Amino acid sequence: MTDQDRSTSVDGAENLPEQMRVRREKRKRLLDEGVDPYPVTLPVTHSLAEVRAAHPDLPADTGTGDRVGVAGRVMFLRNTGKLCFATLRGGDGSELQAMLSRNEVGADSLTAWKSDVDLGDHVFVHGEVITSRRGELSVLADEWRVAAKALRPLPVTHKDLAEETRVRQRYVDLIVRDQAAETVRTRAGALRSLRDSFHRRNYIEVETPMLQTLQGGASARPFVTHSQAFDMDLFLRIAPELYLKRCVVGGIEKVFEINRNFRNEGSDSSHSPEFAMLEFYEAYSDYDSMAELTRALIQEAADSLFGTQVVTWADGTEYDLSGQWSTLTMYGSLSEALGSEVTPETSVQTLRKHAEDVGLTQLDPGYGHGKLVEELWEHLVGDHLYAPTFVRDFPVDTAPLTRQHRSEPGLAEKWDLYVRGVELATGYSELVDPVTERARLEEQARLAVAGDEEAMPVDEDFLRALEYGMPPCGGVGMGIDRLLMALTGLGIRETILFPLVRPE
RNA sequence: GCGCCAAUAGCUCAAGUGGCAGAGCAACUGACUCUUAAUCAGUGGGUUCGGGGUUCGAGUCCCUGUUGGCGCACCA
Repeated sequence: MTDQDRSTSVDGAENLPEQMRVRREKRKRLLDEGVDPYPVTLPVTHSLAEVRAAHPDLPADTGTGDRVGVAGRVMFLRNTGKLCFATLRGGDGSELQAMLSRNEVGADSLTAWKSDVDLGDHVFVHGEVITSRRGELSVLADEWRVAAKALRPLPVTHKDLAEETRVRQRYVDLIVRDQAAETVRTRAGALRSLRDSFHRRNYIEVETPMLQTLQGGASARPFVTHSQAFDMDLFLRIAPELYLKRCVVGGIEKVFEINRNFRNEGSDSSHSPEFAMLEFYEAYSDYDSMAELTRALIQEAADSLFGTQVVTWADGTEYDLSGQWSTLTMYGSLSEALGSEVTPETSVQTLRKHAEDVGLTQLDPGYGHGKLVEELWEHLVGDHLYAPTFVRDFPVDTAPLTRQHRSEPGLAEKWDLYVRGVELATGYSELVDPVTERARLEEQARLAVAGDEEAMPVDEDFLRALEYGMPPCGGVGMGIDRLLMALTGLGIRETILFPLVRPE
């Protein structure tokens, strides 16, 4: 839209929709009358919520003698001849009624109210706190002023916006749809709960680079950008892992970060190109104790937000996050689903046969043992998991930064946490042997040279860090957006305030 | 990336087989001193997403572009 230029000129507003033209004319009229439609400050003495809290059980048709100055957005107007009502809403979502009586404000002021104030405007009202005859807590105005004139009409408040408008104009969605505002608060509450949980356990929060010189820490295609000053390409990070491990080497042995990752991939109901990630590492922990901690973090978040670990989703479904969660092994559950034993020794040929038998016919011919096992598992088991489930012990060749299983050859000490069939978190006993790690990264680098855009190169500085000695360590990555999905039942684009959309 | 579906008033949505583009809310004018999505009477408001085509006639059919949703593929 380029209509900001027209706002100063009524002439230029001719081709605007009627309702926008009318509001611009009202703004201009106020200015011509010497009234600032956007005053810099107003004598607000109480929030709407504070007024409500101060008078919880006032009987109908009662005065209090309390005089307050309040402000809010006009959500509904009910103007009669000599007595007007407006529902004001404050930034915390609380509402309070304003009453304007001709006896209190005078005929001119009441006429001005009726002609100048539109739905969506912010207004300031000063007066006595009373209840109406119907019992509605109200401020009976002795003075009122426009606090901020809205130039666009509010959408209908009792219907949701179309989905595209909700995402493109979230600011309007937040005004109109309670669920949108509620989701923002739920997300903030979940983040606060996570930080509280970590601080109780003496974790240190850090921030590590978003601009990285090497792609690493996960298998994903990165976004590439360019530094003019350094004259070099940089990657937006796909994961903070390699820096958080450097922290552990340096002695920050209980460390977490909550920040954005960027992956150059498509989006759907559970994927977004930029997404919030929690990663945490703890020295002398392993994937078992990290699974316990992960469960505690999620359950504490549910308790903190809703006072229960049986959460109710937006569609009314109850989802039980309480108690212990079930555990499967990848090979065990896959063998059971196939009705045929699969182990780390099972040949690629046999796995391909299994894949064809279950209808997975267009798998990349370059897939090795581990990737085939994962594909089969996701198809036969993962997609059908509903209750929270830890899936343990992955093929070692799919987890280049993970320690070999302490007793089972060919396996890595890695788990994935599935909630409602979506991968919510992944945990590891971290690989800390620099020599083994170098061999793993060199293999990754070979894949990268061969054209695998998701494989990482050898990060010499990271290997140097490991060579100084990294203590035994457990690590976890958890998608914050997906945690919100698990807690609310919403799609990922509802949990992200401003998801990426193409420009209009 | 491939397939299917959609885009109409400020907002949410209607308009069998091609035949005067409508409703609710919102807006405008008037009435109303206790309303709660106030009520009553009246009025205005449209590049039917953009471009091209078929037709006497296109919101509707065809081609094309843009944007979005869903499914599949990839990823967490």
